[in-house]
Amino acid sequence: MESRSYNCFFQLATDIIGGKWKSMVLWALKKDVKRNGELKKLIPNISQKMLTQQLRELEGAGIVERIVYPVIPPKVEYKLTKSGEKLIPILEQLHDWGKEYAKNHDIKIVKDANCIIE
Amino acid sequence: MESRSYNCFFQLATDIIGGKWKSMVLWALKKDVKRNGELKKLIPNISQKMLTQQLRELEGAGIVERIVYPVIPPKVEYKLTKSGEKLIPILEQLHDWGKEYAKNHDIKIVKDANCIIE
DNA sequence: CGGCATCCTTAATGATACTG
DNA sequence: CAGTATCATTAAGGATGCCG
Repeated sequence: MESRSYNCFFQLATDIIGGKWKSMVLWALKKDVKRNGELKKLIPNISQKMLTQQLRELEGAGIVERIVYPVIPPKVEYKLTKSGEKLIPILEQLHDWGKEYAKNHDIKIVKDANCIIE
Repeated sequence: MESRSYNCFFQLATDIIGGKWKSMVLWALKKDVKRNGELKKLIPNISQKMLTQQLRELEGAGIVERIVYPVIPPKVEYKLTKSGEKLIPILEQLHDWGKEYAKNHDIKIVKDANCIIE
C-alpha cells in the first residue's frame, strides 16, 4: 500500500475498491470463504496473476483476510474482513441498479459456465 | 458503446461506472448541472482528454446528458439522467464507507484547492 | 470555451514457464 | 494447489497543437 493523499472520502473509497477486478473479487467473496481456485472459476477471465495481485492489495487495505493452512498440497482461504463485509450491501445495490439498467436498455445477461451469482 | 456480453448484473454495473474516472465524474455531477471547465476544476488531476472521453462514454450509456447551447463562445452543460441520479445514493454510501474506513485507519484527507465535496 | 487529432510515454494486463 | 518470475503485449493516459 502506497499512502497517497486524498481529496475526499469518496476518492479514498474508489481508490481502495476501484480498478478492473477488485469489486468483482469482493463480490465473489460475499457469501463464503473462498479458495484461490474457486475464485478463479467464479470470476470470468481473470488470470492467476491478476487474482493474486488484487487479493494482495485488498489484503493490504484490510478488506480481505488471507488464511494459510500449512498443509501439503497448499490450502489458502480468503474471506472478507469486517471492513470488507460492510461493502457488500453497497455492492448489492450496485447490482440491483445494474439489473434495472439492463431491463430499461434491453441488455441480456449471458452467463458463461460459472457465473458469479444470481 | 460496444455491446459486450455480461455474466451478471454486477458486472454490467461496474462496466458502466467503473474505471479510474467515471464514478468521480458522476460524483462531481451529483448536485447540479456542470460545465466542462467546472468539472475540470472539481476533479483533481483529470486531463481534458480524459474528461471528454469519460463524459462521452457516460453519455453513450445514458447516465449523463450533454446539453449544447449554440452560442459563441461555446457553452456545454452536463447533467445526470434519471438513470444516473439513481446511482448517487449508492455512491453516497460508498463515500460514507470511505469516511469510516479513514477513521479506522487514521487516514487524513488533504483537499487540494477545489475538492469535489464535503 | 470546449473540444478533437496526433504522437508518445507509461501503466496494466496477458502468456508462458517454473516452484515449494 | 497456490502461487512466483519473466517477458511480451495492449490499453490507458499525457502533451501538444489546432479549430469553430
